[in-house]
Amino acid sequence: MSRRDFHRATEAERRHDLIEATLDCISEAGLQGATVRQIANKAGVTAGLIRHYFASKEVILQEAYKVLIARLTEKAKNLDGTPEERLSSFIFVNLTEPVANSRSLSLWAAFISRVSVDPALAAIHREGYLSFRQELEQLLADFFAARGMAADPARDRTLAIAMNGILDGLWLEGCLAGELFGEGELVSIAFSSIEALIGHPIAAPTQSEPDREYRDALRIHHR
Amino acid sequence: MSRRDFHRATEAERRHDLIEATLDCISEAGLQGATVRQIANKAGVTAGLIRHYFASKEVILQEAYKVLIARLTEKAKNLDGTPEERLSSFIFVNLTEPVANSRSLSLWAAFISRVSVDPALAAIHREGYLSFRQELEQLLADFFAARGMAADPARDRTLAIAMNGILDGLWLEGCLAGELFGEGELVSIAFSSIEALIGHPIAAPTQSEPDREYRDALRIHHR
DNA sequence: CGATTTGTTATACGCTTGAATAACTGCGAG
DNA sequence: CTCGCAGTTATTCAAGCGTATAACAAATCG
Repeated sequence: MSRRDFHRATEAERRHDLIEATLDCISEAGLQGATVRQIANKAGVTAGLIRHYFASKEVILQEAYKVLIARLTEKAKNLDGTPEERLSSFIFVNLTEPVANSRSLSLWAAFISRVSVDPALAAIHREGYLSFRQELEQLLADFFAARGMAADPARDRTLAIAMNGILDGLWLEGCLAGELFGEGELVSIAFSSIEALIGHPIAAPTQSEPDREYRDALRIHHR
Repeated sequence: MSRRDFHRATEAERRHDLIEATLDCISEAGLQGATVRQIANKAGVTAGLIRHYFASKEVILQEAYKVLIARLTEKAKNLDGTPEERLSSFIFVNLTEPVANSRSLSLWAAFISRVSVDPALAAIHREGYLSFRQELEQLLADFFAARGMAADPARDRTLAIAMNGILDGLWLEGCLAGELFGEGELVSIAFSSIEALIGHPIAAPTQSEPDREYRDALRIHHR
């Protein structure tokens, strides 16, 4: 009847581990599987500890949502290069690993399904969404400016909405049924759609050239 | 201490009412709020009755998911008119009431978040998805045929994926943050994006002409 | 109009949940 | 090296969960 061994961690470490364990639980078993006992178990501690770091289970879920949003959007910020390169990378990054995979989607959907129920989650969501779209608007504004076109915030806003929708939708398709698509197929579709939408070609990112096959297929009837 | 009054309903009625109650519970309080007691309460019966019609709570959730999918896709099937009109209506229908609203989204997200956990739900999802996309592929094939273009299944498949992505993404944006967009704005964006994608103009549905303002705005820089 | 079926209610059971609390102990301060 | 505190464990609690089952009564049928 000996007590279990344990080590005392710093607050930052513990909170991080617990949040990470929460995300793992949700992705593996859904929100219903993220019980305080499961989370604690996955983090290698006992259930009571969670309440030592988070006022309630709701709070740890909110913190986990913030972390998820940050993780899904951080890759798309701090892009460098010319405006065209940044726009191109933005598209690519949002449709490939590690942003686009089934784990991301199940986590995202789990939280989204609670956004309309829990006002605290709704606030977190809204902030993340607006920030993402503003980032995109700026990218578009820079892109057009680099092409010598006049500033036009209304145009940029509309295009950002449209492009955000396209990226979200293709991200979703890729996450949900990635095995149905060829390598780079979704990225190619995104480039073709967005090029058509904004009326300018965009060079694909240099780091990894997706099949041009599909883009060519799409272009057959453009001209 | 009198027993509660009740009336005996047909199996079809009861099952319908219980499934409807399930969807209500989920949309109002998330999957966690859809307990057998809450569902029964909303349906005006007692909890035990649920197990009389459904082998388990899992089963009633699966049936509810089937109903939701049918409801989200039925409007997009059985469209009539010319191929162009049907394609146009398809876009419109999927981005306006009753398909696009916040209730639809919270229901959809709740189930999606379990698709990766529950194989039975995954099967239901996959069937609905493939059926939806095939419908769209057929629409596109008819559209191109009506324009005298050669049949090209690969092209139709690729375009269907892209268009499905665009519609999903814009549907999502509209459901999540409908109040951020102007009346008909998302529909206009969808038309512009898809016209650009497939390389042909599509007349908007006759029943309700969305603001052409946004479409014109998008077109400024095309040409 | 009484018998019978079966849809429905009512109640109970075992289990899990989020939370509260008491007991323990690793570890840095002194 | 010891002390004391705060991080951690262990235990408990009430509430709610899905499920099982027996009693009841509304509708049907002869």
